[in-house]
Amino acid sequence: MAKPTKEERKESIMLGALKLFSREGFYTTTIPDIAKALNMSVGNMYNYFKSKDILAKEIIKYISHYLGQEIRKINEKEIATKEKIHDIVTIYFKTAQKEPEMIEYFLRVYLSNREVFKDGCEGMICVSDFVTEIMIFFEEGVQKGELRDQDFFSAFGLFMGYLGGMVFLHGEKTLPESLEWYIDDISYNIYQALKPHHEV
Amino acid sequence: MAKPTKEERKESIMLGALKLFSREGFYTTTIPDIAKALNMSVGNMYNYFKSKDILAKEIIKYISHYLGQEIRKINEKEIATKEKIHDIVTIYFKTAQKEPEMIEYFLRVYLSNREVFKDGCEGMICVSDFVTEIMIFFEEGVQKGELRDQDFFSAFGLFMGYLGGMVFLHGEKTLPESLEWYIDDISYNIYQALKPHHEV
Amino acid sequence: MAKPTKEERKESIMLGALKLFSREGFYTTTIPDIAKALNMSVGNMYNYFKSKDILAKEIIKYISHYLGQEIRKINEKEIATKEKIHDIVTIYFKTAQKEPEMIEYFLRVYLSNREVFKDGCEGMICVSDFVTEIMIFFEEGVQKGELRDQDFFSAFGLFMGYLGGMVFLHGEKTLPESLEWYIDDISYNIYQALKPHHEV
Amino acid sequence: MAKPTKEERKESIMLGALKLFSREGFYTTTIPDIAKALNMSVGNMYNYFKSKDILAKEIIKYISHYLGQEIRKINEKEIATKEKIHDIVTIYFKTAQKEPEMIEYFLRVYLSNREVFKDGCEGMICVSDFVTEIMIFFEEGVQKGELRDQDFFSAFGLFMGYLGGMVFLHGEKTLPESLEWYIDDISYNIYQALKPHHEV
DNA sequence: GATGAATGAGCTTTCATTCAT
DNA sequence: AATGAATGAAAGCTCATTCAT
Repeated sequence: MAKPTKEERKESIMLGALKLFSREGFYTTTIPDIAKALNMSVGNMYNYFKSKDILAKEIIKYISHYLGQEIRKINEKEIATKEKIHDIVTIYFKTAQKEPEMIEYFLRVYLSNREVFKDGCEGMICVSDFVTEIMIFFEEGVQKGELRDQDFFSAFGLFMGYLGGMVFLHGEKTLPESLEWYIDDISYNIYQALKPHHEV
Repeated sequence: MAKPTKEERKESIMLGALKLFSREGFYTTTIPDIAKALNMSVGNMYNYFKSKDILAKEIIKYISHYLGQEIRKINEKEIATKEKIHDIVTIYFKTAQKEPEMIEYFLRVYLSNREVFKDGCEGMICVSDFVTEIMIFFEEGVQKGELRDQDFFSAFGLFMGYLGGMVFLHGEKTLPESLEWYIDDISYNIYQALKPHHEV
Repeated sequence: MAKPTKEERKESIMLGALKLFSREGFYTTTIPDIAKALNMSVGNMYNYFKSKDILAKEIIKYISHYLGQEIRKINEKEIATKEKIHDIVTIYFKTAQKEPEMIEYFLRVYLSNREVFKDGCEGMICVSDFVTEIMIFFEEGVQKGELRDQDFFSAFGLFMGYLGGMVFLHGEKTLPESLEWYIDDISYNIYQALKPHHEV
Repeated sequence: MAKPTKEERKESIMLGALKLFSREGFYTTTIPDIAKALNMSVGNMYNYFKSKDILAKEIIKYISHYLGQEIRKINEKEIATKEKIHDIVTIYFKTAQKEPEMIEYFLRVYLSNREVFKDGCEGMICVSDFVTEIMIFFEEGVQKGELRDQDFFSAFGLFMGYLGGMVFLHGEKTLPESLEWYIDDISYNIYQALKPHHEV
């Protein structure tokens, strides 16, 4: 087993911290907790990330990059926008079902603890990889005449708010069914809301 | 100036704490912070709320009650469901614009700090006043044939996720326009997603 | 029902506080606890006792007076010293069994919280009523030739330490039998230790 | 100067805390007090003992172990039971005279603050090392025919109550003489109380 | 005498971060 | 790189006591 590089070590720390932050919350997860979960010493953690806040910011960038890649794969497919919506909902829910940490981190850590991400993640720079792909999806859909040409944020808020809301309800164990059960309904609703006028 | 009753004092504490919790976050707001904002001593705070957690739970119930009443007023109006959607979006965004604390608290404190609300807010009991009115809105819309008869959570997630998402973006100062600017677009999108098949 | 005099009110406060102090400990019993148990307000308590410490000192004097009277009754009886020992053990254990508060207070509050009784109870002034009667018991026993003439404290420590130790064990629920079950054994042991040489 | 092991550091904390608890009482001794006496930070204390209560419990076990060892040495001697009584009284009083903290802790902290030791010291498990040796002393004395065969607690209460009572009086500065001055008297009294019938 | 809201010092405990080894 | 003991500021909370009514 080769000795891991510094970059690989950083990634494994991020994944361990991601799990804890998303499950237990940012403030209720301590650095010793993370160190213990990774079988390493507290002091050594600081050789990789200079502070708890910096660790949190690196994690959201990591997630944004990961999810952005997933969306890009869909964007690059030669399928109708309606299908792409279905694919995006599917990938989002499948991720939330199998590895809920990423989506939960996005919702419960990144979106909810402004004070932590204020410095260094101004605007959307820490999630730009992800947002950019969503923008591309919209623009291409409009260009192809398969989506109504509307304000970006009105559409973005619908898409992301809706999916985020469902994952929240799932996390609260409020939903009677699995997330996957809702994929068709929700894809339909989103398409109805975004499609051009007079289309069925 | 008449001496306030104990109940009035509790309410003013909740409003002061609500402001701080929503702006600064639950964990970054301290009891001394709240006490100072209210010009009262730390000890006296505890004569009204036995713990920080209990205070947080009372606040979400208070908000749920307040917003529930607003929705009920709309539910009781003799107007088309399409108009009701517009009214609900309007009241939600106007509230978020004028008194952003309530909505922000809902999103950033209540939804994001599970561990705080776990005991005492099981299921949705702390927000039942609000959720109940939303349920009534859907049921009546379906009954009148003005909404598609679909899974409650698929519809609820759309409505609340969407509105929440927009307020988030607004809070992040990401939106280029005021919240009110989006009311028509968003109401339209929601109605498109929820209306019966073949309707325009 | 006649309005109680100030002195009667003080006594009832002392009895209520005695119960709580002996059961819960001096530091773990709060003034609000006592007030609530007596159905009176915190502020009013301070009209009767100027501080928690003063209340504690008044209580030990009260107990000492009460127990002293019980011993005096025995001292005044026309019976052999051996019988008196039996009577004292009996009254002590019966009191501890029926109203354990007094003895427990003596052991767990008075004897164990020096810092509280330091000022105002120097030497044995707060328990002099009780100690005096025990001294009389010894002196008369020696005078009648029914007890060995030995150092007062050697005898006093035996008597009080022994009885106190048994009540401690009883309070810990360590004793397999009721306190009364031990009366004969213990009276015998004490008499053996204190009786003149060569006596059987 | 070699760096102390973690175990040695724990012991030195226990000894420092023992001194303060026994002199000032459990509730009137604060963690900052202990830390200051040991020249260490408050936070670091908690690296060794997770709470004040746990520290208190470890101390009583430590004392029980120490005193148990002293009694065992006497139990193992080839001398008459009467001599053993004298030795036990001697070791107890010498300990109380030279290092009064241990005995005082036993009496004033352990025995008097039930609520602290309730969880984790049920029955006599935190003092079993000591009590066990006392039991052995009695049993062997009876077996050799040098002690009356009586109820264990009647004998135990005499021994421990008597010695404890004397140390109490000593701690109160009530005794006119040093503890050692009383050794012979008290050993004699105890032997008289425990010896077989008809023996002189 | 009676009330209980108000005070504020002080308690136990936590935890991000540092640093000697 | 790695360790984990050490730091100390700051948190939540308690409670004896006061005082306006």
